[in-house]
Amino acid sequence: MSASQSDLPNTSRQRLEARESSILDAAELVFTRAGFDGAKIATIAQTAAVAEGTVYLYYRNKQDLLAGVVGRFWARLTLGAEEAITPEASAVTQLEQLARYHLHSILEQFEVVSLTYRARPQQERDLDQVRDYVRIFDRIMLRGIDRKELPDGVPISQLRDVFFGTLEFSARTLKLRNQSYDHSIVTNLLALMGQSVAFDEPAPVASEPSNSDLMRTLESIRDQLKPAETD
Amino acid sequence: MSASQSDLPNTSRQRLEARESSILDAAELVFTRAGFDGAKIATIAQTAAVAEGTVYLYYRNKQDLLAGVVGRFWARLTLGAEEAITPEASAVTQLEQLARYHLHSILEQFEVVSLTYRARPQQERDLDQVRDYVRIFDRIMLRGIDRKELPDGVPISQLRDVFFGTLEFSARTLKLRNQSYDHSIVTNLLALMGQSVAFDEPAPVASEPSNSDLMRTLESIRDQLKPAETD
DNA sequence: CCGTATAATGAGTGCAACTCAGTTTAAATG
DNA sequence: CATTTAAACTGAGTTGCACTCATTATACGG
Repeated sequence: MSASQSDLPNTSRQRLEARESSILDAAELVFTRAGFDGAKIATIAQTAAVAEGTVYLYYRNKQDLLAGVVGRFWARLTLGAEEAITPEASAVTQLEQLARYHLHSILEQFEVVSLTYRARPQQERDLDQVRDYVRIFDRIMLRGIDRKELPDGVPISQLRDVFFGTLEFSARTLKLRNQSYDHSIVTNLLALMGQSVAFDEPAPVASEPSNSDLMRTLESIRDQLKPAETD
Repeated sequence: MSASQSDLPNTSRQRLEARESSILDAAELVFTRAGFDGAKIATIAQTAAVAEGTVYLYYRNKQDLLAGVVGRFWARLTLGAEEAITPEASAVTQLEQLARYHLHSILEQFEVVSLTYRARPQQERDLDQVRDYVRIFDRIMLRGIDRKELPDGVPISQLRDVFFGTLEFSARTLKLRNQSYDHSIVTNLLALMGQSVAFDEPAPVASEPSNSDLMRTLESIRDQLKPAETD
């Protein structure tokens, strides 16, 4: 076994990886330009300076190639997000950093994000990368709860849907109107979540006695007051 | 000019419309079964009992046919939503009714909703139907503000993204986990929005005993405690 | 420098969306 | 009713593109 496998750019392993990523680059370019259906494998191969058949040595089919592009995108996003978050900051601050980064990124690379929807039904390998990305949110929340900055007992997965769902729909709205990044979206989202999550009061609506509870209690009082009416 | 154009089912106009909707029915069936890419025009034509070429007399291409299916779906959803909402109820109640209806519907017809994403880039005619649907939310909000039930000055479009974004992502999460409708999602969403939107009123839940009911019970207790003491 | 394995090629194949020349059906006219 | 005219329908044929595979080129060990 040789000592240095990653020094020279002429190892066979490295040549393969270079070819693979050049194909991915070409695919990303053509897919984002023309959309999935509009993109031709021939064009991608030409852009990557390989023969059409070569593409199929690296990816089983067009869908698989798309999965590769999308997976790499979300992996990149995960790295960027971890860099955008201050490790020692409070949970709320970290959430805001993630929200800003997320909204910025998906606006900037809207076409690639849209491609994600085309990848899902077929292969599920690229979903792993999305899961990794989403896990960043969970980590922030769990750390916040652990450090008593956030109240315990709030279902994280539901808040996750609020967080990412709102940001993605907001991004779509902005794109539809040809507007750019709007910080008030992040501010308002955090205010909304903050009310039920980050505030000192650990009383989310879910744990509050409902009117039904009140009614039950009242009825029990009334029944106790009038016990001997019917024997 | 004939007097009755919409009585007999044998007018040429009506035959055309019947054929068109039978093609749409077939397309919806095949698309939801096999997905957009998996669906063959030949299968759709066969299902609708017409020749393949006939499909192209009604729709320019496969994308256009998909737009027809998706557009009709959202139009149906709009009608259903308007039926699900009590016209005289408070704004918060109406929002909850819409949320329940929306979550229920997109869970039940998840495949058709997914098709929506395949339709967007091409034709934008079917987007109109989506816009009509979304407008229901706006109407509720505007009426609420008008009747002073909701505070003025909150950007409606941002709340709309919170509302629909959260519900759609929640639906996806549920589907991913093979879970069914979860009412706590609606409750928590409204609690979240309620904090920043309707803090005057504690959100009344539709099927729960109203404050009037509580009041009646309280009065019955009071009457029992002080039966003979009339001033 | 040869033999073998691995990588790359691109002309060829198959399948499905889309077309159109020909046919059927319905409406209009006298 | 018969006849003309227009509209609706058909399905065999065309086209475009994803995917295959027999052939060729390249790398590498002995």
